[in-house]
Amino acid sequence: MAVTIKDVSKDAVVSIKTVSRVINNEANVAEATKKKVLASVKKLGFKPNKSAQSLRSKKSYMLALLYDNPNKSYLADVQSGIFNACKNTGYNLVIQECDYKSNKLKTDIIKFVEDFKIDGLIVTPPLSDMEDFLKELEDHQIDYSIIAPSTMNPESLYVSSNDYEAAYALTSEIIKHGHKDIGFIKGHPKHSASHMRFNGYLDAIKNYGIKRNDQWIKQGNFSFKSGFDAGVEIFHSAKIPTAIFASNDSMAAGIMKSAQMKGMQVPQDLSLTGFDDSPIAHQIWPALTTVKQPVEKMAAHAAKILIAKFDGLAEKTKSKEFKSDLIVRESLRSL
Amino acid sequence: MAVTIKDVSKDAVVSIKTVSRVINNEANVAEATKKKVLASVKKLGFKPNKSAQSLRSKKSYMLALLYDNPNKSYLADVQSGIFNACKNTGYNLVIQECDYKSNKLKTDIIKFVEDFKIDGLIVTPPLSDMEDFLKELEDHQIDYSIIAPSTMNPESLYVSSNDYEAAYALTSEIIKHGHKDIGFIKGHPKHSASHMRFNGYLDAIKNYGIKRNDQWIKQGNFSFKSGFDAGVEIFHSAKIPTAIFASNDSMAAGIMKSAQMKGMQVPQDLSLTGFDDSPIAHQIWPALTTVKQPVEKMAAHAAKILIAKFDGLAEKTKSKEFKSDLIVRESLRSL
DNA sequence: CACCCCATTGATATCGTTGTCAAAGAACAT
DNA sequence: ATGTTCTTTGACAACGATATCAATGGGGTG
Repeated sequence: MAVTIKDVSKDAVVSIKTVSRVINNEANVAEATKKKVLASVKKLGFKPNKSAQSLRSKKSYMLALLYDNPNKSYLADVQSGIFNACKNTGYNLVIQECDYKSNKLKTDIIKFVEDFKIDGLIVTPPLSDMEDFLKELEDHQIDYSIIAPSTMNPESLYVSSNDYEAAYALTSEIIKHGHKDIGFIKGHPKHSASHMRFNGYLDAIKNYGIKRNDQWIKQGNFSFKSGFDAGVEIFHSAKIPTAIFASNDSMAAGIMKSAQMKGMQVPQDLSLTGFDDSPIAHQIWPALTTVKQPVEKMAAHAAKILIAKFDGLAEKTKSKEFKSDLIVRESLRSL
Repeated sequence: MAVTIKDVSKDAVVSIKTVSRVINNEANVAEATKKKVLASVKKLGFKPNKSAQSLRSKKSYMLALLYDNPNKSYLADVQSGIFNACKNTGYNLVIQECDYKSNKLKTDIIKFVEDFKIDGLIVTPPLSDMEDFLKELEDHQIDYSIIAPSTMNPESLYVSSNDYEAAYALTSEIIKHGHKDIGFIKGHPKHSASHMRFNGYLDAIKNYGIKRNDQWIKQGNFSFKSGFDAGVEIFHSAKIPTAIFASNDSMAAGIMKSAQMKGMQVPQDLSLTGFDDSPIAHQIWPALTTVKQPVEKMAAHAAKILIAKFDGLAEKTKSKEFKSDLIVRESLRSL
């Protein structure tokens, strides 16, 4: 049989309420009492029973990760980060796959949260970009923390990355390698990151006095296939760019495939860059020049600020922007 | 306030115990009573409170997925399958990353299960191959279900795949394309799948009268790098095989990289096959000929048989072997 | 010294289920 | 009619925590 609060109270010769006070770090417990109780807790190896706590306090001690993103490696990293943040906090994670296009999305999620009494949500793109969805959560007083929000509302909890700056830096890097004819494949239009990356690219070429060529700017959706298709289109143009900036690695891989099928060599005939540093970036040859976001750390922070809010430590842990790193690999060559 | 069993009992004019009996499908409830109660349940939208159930019944209604596998796409698929199986069963999933090499593995997991009162575990490779670990679980009366077990103990719950037959079939396919000089990259030695795949390969070439050439048989560990290294070694040999069977797609991608760096074209100079049909298999060019396992379905089944055991429906849902599909793509050419 | 205040502590109710056990009633045998 | 067994039902305790609120006692104030 497991050790209960009652056992501890007997051992420490105090009431169960006092034990409860100690383990919950409530105020107004004499220092001596606290020590005594903690000693008993340690001695007996007491662990509060989650179910009992949940029942009484109406909390589930569960966070849910909401996602609708085909990128498995991204999901795995996010998850991993959250798990690490949850460790030793008493909180657990459940994963909830959604369909951001569904018109039942809002009601489904609300129902899910209420059925399972989920304490808080961690919202990832593209759900994080749906203002009306977030509004609905607020209306239902559901706590949440956003990974990569489209607008950084100081009231809300979020972690963001400097996609704009990173895209600007990457584009500058391409230009510094001597390229002037630089194509761009846009990401999924519903992801705010797509626009940030695109804007970074646009501002960078503008700043270097390069004129935008819309023939080389294609709409993708972050999928390998959309990159492949965009590549096919671009390589049909009269003039072919010397470099292409794809808004993520999968699309870059797609372009590489279409280039190779056309008999073009990367990077000899075409330089190519991606974004995200997903596993594929270094599992193809040549390896992709790309941008690495600290996804795990970001996810961990997203979980931390949410938990901090529950524990009333909101002051200590706040929304934050994370910096990405440029990773230069073989797929980008100097002209 | 949420609807409780008490509200239902009042509405249906029965005792709370009777309501409990109905929602738990217990025997000895008059048909008329049952109907009446179910009507009230529906009318009020009653949902049993998980925490109260857990507290009283000492169950958590949580399954845990144990993994120590760097393959993110595999993990995502497994997860996804389990989630689908959990839907509407009242069970939830928590993920637990482990370190199969740690000597604290056993105690850590036991502690985890007992702390969180996890009802059952779903064990994936390479943990599924650790007999002593599984034995420990049994000693502690922890229920579990294995994905890809090394030995198919009819007493235990498991889902397996026909790796041996699939590897045999794939090798035969390579041979039928006219290849006689076929290299093989072994997978991680701790995964039983590695041996099954290797044996399938060995038996197939033997059956076709091809002699084994150990210069072309390299030990890998399922990682991209190990494939790359194996490729480098093989391409240093006096004679180079015309085809290489890598035990998974990542290693095949690694070999492809090393081949391309040597200036060899796939499949013109070298045919290449993988295993798993992970995303990378069709995100590189040429796309990989590979074997697709129904990972999601397998994982779902693993969860189902575990849940069936809890619900006393063990008879209906049993351990099962799943069939893999051969997927022939451009990386394999006819000589 | 009497008074009040505030920090500390504990007895007991409570959360929403399931488990125990006994009672009531139906069915059947004697 | 009586006893016996079996099915159906309900009253109440129990799970292990937190919440309420009152009791206790030490310290400060007048």
